Amino acid sequence: MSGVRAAKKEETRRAILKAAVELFGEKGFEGTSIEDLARAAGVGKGTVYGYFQDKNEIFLAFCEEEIDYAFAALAERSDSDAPLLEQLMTLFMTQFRYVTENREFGRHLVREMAFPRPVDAHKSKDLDARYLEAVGEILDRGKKRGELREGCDLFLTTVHFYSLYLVALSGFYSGYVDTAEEVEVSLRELLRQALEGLGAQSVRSEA
Amino acid sequence: MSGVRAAKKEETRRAILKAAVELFGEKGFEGTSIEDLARAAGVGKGTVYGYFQDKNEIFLAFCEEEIDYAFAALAERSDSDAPLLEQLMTLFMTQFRYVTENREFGRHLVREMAFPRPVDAHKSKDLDARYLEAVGEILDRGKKRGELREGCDLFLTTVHFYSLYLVALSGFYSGYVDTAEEVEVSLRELLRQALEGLGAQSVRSEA
DNA sequence: TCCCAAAGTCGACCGCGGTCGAGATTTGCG
DNA sequence: CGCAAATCTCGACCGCGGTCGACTTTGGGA
Repeated sequence: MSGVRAAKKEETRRAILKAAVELFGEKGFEGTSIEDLARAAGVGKGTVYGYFQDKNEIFLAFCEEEIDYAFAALAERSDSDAPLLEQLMTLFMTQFRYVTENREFGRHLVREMAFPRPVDAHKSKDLDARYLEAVGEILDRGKKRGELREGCDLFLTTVHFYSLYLVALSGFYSGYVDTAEEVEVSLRELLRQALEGLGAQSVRSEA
Repeated sequence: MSGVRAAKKEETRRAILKAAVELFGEKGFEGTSIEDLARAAGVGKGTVYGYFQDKNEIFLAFCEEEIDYAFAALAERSDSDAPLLEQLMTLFMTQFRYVTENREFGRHLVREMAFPRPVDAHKSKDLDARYLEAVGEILDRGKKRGELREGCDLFLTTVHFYSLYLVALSGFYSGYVDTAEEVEVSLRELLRQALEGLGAQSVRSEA
């Protein structure tokens, strides 16, 4: 039976992840040691590394599970008939509130997602993709309703809006804005800028 | 003479920083240990912590020195009469090429600048400020020449363009774009989007 | 000049993330 | 079933960043 070993492997993996959910939530990422996780999962320290390449990979796996909740919360609040800008704000602010619920957790996540180490690039790209996809869907609907310019590269447009979310997070972590409310005000203005354009009127008529 | 001690302190600080410039450049940030720095600077390991709070602070001090070169290189290439978009491209691409010259160095820097730990927030804000200032100056000139909309909040506009630079770096580190040339193409398009606006024409005329 | 409090120096030490090879366990085959 | 090869488990071990308290140096007032 080759299934015995495989089942056990999966079981152990889940045990480690469960320990991660508990301990990361309780003591934070940096406050939780690999040995803590191993002990809680009932395995030896070295065994952990048979399931995850490094601590970051555990974190990202943890995030993938957690982020589901954020998207679930989003599904409740989102209104696919609302104006484009409002839909984006709902998406971004829901994610913002969730991600910054624990400051350290959010910082680590956004660092990994925006500027991953090569080792973690694949995992973090998966997470990135979920965000970009969510933005892309909103833009798709917006485009069909004529809220977006014709002829805009949809991917780059997606990236554009996503970048404004990133910089909002950056402002939060750099101390330019302290509360979710302030972030909301700034982010809305940034999105408005993106939609209306920053160049003088003459520039547009040339296009 | 209280100056003797102060002079020695400054001398030691410089020695550590000099060691950092050499060793970080040679073996990278993570490849250089505090003990390496201490030995190269001719002091004990513990002494280093009398001059810098942690390894990151050494890194940021190192960056402040290094970034001067990047801005110096920029001064040569920049043309304050060129179109706004070209000036921004020159700024961003000069910085991009410099910062990503060593991949790990650039990743660490941009992580610290965009999403700093509270301990390093002040230092990283100094660096941020230099970038924002540089962008702000370009926008100032652009605004005076009528290349920018009237009534735009200048700071938020600065942040907007800066965010597109950040996301370009993010794309590079996430593996969406591999070379400086590809980054240049994408970034230029993003800037163009920002200037012309992403919303449909009707949105603009309402404004 | 002497003396002692204050400031500075140092490396042993701690807990961490990650490695490694010895030993235990499972698997597939005759 | 027997047994060897393949796989998995584990904690001692390494080097790291950072701390700490014992030790040395400095400087100004009596």
